[in-house]
Amino acid sequence: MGRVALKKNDRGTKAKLEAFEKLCRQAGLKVTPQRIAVYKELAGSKEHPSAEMVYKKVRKALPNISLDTVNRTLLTLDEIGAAFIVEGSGDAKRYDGNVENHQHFKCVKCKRIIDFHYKPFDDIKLPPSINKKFTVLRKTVYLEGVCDLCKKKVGK
Amino acid sequence: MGRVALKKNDRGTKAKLEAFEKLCRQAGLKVTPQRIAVYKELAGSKEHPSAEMVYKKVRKALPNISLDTVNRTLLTLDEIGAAFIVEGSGDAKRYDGNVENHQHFKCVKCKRIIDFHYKPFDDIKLPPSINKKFTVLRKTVYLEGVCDLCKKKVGK
DNA sequence: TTGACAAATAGGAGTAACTACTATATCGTA
DNA sequence: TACGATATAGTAGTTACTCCTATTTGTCAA
Repeated sequence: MGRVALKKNDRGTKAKLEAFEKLCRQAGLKVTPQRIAVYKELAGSKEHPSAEMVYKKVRKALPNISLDTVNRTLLTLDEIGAAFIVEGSGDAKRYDGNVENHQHFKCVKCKRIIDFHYKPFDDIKLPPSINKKFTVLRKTVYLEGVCDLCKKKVGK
Repeated sequence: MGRVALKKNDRGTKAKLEAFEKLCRQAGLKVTPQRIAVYKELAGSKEHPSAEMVYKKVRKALPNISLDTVNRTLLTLDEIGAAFIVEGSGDAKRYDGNVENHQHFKCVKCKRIIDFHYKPFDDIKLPPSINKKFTVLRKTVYLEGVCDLCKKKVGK
């Protein structure tokens, strides 16, 4: 009985961590304790934390980690696909004076927001469970990517 | 020939401004030159400007206007429905360690982001014109509203 | 195993985008 | 037209990064 059985979650976490290390090596990134700690915290959270929130938690394991490292690491995770930034979050508030039905495409390079209108998106139906639990004020199809102007720039 | 015909745009703008003034009065808000200038700038723009961008433009008409007034006014426009804040924009970056297909609901009160998953949203089809012009990296159905916990708080 | 070196980190300074505060000014009405 | 609540300008404070530099540390190759 010297062996302690792993809980289901621990096994899941262990597999995730191994996959993450592999992902880092494939991307040519060093596997540092800071990266592992940040990834572990984020992968084990359901809270869609901000960098500050991750920082606070990770400091329990690595008291000397800097906020800058947490920020950089989170951006790296987004780049290699180990996590991602929640759509739309992270920039200055942007205002729209057009109150008619339309949708937005946001360029991740130049931050331009471009309107488009596709009728089928005007009245998408939500599952009843959502309307039951929450008061939905807005529902929209939101796109992110690279706009025509930025595509040209990269081409040069 | 003493009368100068209004251009189509001018007439549209005039009607919009009148509707805006009415909206302000209905909401019990004073009609100030600052409010009109900010609204006019935003309603005539296709650029989804930030507060800073609106500030720069409005200063041409009202050189003494403060950035704080522009910020407050834009929030007021959002509240009375004369404009709105582009979905998701304006808060700290939020990270998500769950890379599987899912959608987000964001509470406008507590800023909590809640996952939900509705299969029909996983693979929505875009109009070809969008894919032709832009490189779409992400497409998602995004909801905003009041969450179950905040609804309870208001009820008290 | 051990250097060597590019990559990564800690800590701090700098910046952008608000947000709060207070004295003054102004809109709407009585 | 005078009053009072509302709104504004200007400034200080806060939050959330982002940049910089000296130091440290994974990784690879001998």
